[in-house]
Amino acid sequence: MLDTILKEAFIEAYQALYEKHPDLKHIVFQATRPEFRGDATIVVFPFTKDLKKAPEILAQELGSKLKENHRLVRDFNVIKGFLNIEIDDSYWLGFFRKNSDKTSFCAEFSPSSKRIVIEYSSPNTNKPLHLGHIRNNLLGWSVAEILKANGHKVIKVNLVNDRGIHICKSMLAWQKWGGMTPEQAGMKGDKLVGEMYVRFDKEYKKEIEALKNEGIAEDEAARKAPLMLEAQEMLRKWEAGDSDVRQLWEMMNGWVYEGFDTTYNRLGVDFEKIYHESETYLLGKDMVAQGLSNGAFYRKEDGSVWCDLRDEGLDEKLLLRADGTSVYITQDLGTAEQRMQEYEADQMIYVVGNEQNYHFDVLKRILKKLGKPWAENIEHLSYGMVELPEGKMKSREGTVVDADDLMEEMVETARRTTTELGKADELDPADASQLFEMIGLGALKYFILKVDPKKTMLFNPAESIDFNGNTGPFIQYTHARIRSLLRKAESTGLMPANDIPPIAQLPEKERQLIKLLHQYSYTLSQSGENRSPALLANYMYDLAKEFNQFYQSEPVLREENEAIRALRLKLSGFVANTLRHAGQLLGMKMPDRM
RNA sequence: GGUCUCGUAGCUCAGCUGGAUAGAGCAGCAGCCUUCUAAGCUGCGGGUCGCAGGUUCGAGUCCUGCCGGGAUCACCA
Repeated sequence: MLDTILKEAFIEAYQALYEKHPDLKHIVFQATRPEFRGDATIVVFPFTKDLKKAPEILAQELGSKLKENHRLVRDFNVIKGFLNIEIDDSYWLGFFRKNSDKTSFCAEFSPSSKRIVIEYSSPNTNKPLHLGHIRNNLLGWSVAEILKANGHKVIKVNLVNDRGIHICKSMLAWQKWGGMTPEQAGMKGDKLVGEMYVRFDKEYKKEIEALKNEGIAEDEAARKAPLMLEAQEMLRKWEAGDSDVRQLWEMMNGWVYEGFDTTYNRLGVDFEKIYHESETYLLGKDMVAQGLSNGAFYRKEDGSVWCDLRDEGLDEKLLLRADGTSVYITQDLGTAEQRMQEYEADQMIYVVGNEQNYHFDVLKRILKKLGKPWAENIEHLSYGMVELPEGKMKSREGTVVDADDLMEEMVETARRTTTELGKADELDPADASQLFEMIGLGALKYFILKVDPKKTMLFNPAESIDFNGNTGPFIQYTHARIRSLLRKAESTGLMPANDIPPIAQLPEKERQLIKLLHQYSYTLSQSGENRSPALLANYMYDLAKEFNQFYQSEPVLREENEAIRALRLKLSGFVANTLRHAGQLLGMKMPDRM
């Protein structure tokens, strides 16, 4: 809102001086860089052309006018084409008084509330969750929470890929070589089923080798291997509703869901609704029929159905196989429409890796061809892969970083570090383990979420995730120190009752902090618009860093001037509240002591 | 090969959508705990923003071309 006030003031000054309307797109205020005096800066270069004046003169004139007209503008200075404006303390103090006790904040430019369905996670039931899923889950969950904080109605959904040839492979392997329940095997259900999948692959490869030794070409061997034929037979039986196969399928998927639930719980993510592909994979066929009848699609000689996107620079896309069965995109057409109707969604966000950019491009184009106006409301939140030093994670090469293992490792590191520092000494065991959980997962979440979702990121398992510097625990620690400070203030009766006494002049460090806190709502809206928790994460770091500098150099409880002491205490509380709120949106819990 | 995408300090990342002398953390070195929690704070060193052009008052950011990495172009999902 400061921005809005300044903009209006600027336009007013501009018109008064030059009897012209300034080009709105050039009126952009930015935070003044710390090495200069001022709070907000506008660059006047763009206006020189219109007015044929030197930038320094222009800035000087506009600055004078602004100062003359607005009490808010305390002073100004001009450096080259930059007009630096100092905002009066009364504004900052007003903002401070109004917000310092708030524990909930909303975005600055509260946009009109939308109904947004966001799909994330979308696991396969033949593999346990790994680091890639962690990024997906944290991102999806956090973006959903951020959008809520921006005033939207958000529905979190998950679409589980629970059917298809891959799960049949696990089932077959279990029949042949497994036979144990997760309890008997003493492992999580998703892990057990994952192992069966790997086992299938191993045995299958052996068969291919054997066939090759008989002189059969590799691709043919791959198709003719008995295990593959059996798996395919199983899939046919599944589709036909064979009760034995269905029973086995339900049992094994049940194991997997139990395992997934454990992982989701610890990770702290949740869903309003979980869809299963076994229920949705047939959707979309009607839409294909519809497209056929209105000429959007066409049938080839073998009976398969296609959509021609060549005039849009893409290729032909298969929508139904010759035998009438559907493919991946067929179901996506169907689920999109289903979801659209079910939730009357204004927007549907899909959190899916950037390897599927092409798929979503095609999906939207096909929906448009079908005359679905809501195709525009589909948004692919395309995020980058998590890579290891040696490149992509490959399940076959055993280089995947397992989600459960990683979380456990993080919590264990937190336990060790905290104990070494002697910080757990006074805690009872239950509180202590809760703290380790907070810190370990806080470190992990911050590590993942602080990087721009769009970018590929690197994870080095050899170096454990840091707890010092730009990290989750650093921010948590800052919060804990503030809480401790406030506890002390309470117990010694130093806590100011309500409002703080009047302050003659806002000290510099406090001023800096208030300015940063003022930026929070803007950051919140930016992180929503950009679907980027990273903006919030980086903001939290800046705020914590700024506070630590303040904390280091300025006494709070020891300050003798009552007004200043009250200001500092309230300010500390304000910082803690903001950190806690932002942390919540990233799924990071903030400890009261650590 | 076509399309898309990325390239910033030894390493991991920022850089507010075109603005001032490109910033943090880690790693290295040097300091700060009889004072509100040292998971902290302060300082030092470290850069041809992949390369070359172009657009303009102004480019790490925009456009073009190279070089290098990745993804994708399935009757897999």
